[in-house]
Amino acid sequence: MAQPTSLARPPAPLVGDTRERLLDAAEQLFGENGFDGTSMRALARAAGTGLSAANYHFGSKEALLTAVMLRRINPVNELRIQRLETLEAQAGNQPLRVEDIVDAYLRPVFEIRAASLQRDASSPWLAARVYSDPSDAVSKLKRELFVRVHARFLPALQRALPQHAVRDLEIAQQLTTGLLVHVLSGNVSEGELGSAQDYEAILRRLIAYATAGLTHLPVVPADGAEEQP
Amino acid sequence: MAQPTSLARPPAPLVGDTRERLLDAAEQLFGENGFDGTSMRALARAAGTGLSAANYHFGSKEALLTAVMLRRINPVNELRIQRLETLEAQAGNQPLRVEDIVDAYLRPVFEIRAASLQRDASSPWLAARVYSDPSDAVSKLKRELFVRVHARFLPALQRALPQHAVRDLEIAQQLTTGLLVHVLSGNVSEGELGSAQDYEAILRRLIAYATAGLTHLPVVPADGAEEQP
DNA sequence: GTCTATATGTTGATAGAC
DNA sequence: GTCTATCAACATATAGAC
Repeated sequence: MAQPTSLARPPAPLVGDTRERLLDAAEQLFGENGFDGTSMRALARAAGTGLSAANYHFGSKEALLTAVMLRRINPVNELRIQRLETLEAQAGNQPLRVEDIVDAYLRPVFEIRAASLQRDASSPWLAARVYSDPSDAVSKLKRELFVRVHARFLPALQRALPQHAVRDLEIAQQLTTGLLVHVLSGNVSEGELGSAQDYEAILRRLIAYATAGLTHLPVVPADGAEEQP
Repeated sequence: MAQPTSLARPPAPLVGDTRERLLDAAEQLFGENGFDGTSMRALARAAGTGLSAANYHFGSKEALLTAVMLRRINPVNELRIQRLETLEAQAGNQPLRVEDIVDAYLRPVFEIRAASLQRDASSPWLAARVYSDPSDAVSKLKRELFVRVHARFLPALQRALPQHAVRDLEIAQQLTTGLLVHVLSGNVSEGELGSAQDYEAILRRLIAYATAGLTHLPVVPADGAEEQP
């Protein structure tokens, strides 16, 4: 009880280390090879530890995926919503500009990605890979993580584009996510782009493309009959 | 040698049947569960045959994937190019409308998809799943299949949008593919859409979004310095 | 051509020593 | 906490009978 704290807790210091190395390895390998394409053994080896350590810390492969996803996606989503709220505070009662909404949605991913990349910087962003991963373990997780943000951004889009049906805006929003996923999966710019700092180049094109797509939705009659002459 | 042909070839009639059932099963299961997520056993069972039959006809899992991809993608790509050539013939020397180029690129996928779906119609389109599948066997195949079409459509885009750099058009073209992949992977319209015939509803929104994205590229100075005031 | 049986390797997860 | 050793299940692919 009267032990000095410097001696009272020797186990703690080197505990969290391998746990985080496992998360790092999982982020990289799941991102590169997918969930089914990554074995727990390869993952433990990349983290410089044994197979059992991984199962000790996370209990299962699926739980490890959940952990690494949460670690990376939650900050992105919080930053997105924070940006949106800042915009709304500045705008008062006026609708936001579509481009600003798109920016608040897309930019945080690139910023956090750039901040958390000591590595190759060319490896795919895990969350994007997960978004199109068909594995059962993955599809459940996906919606829980992203539905909340979509629900938060949709009203902002509605106010900015009041002439369109909610359903159309929802689809356009999902298409925008498709653009993001495609870029972050590494399917765009096999050329000179892709280095760490100048994500601005691809991001500007991405924002421009998405903004145009959202502001030029096909105008359909407000009622159900879409094909009537 | 003098045998009547009706007796000379009895083995042929029932040959192709299981081979095609295997292709059908592969298309469905690879599409739903990905390449790594589908076992040859599950695939053979879905085709109503044994494991060995699959390996007899295709030699390996990877070769089976290649076969099923080629069967479905080649007709799409041929239709795409045929549509583009028709447009060019009609336009004479004039540049095409961007929307028509986009239509020629996107619509054939939905048409052939609708024509080849006796099944659920809600199962993901294999080629889209493959496009974001990280498996090694898949990434090689991907580029071989799609690079040719992209190379064919890019000049048409250049003539329609001469004020933009080729590199910018190329990126926008890849973004457009991202939209398509996302839709065909089943990530859009979890609502009422998705039935067999009315793909027109989602296709129209897709075309509008992509056309707007392509016609509103950010205008950058023709030289390298993009950020100069 | 298709089957059963099998060879050979890998998987996720666990038990028990330390 | 981390290790080695091991389990049962599953993977791809092949051999040989019919």
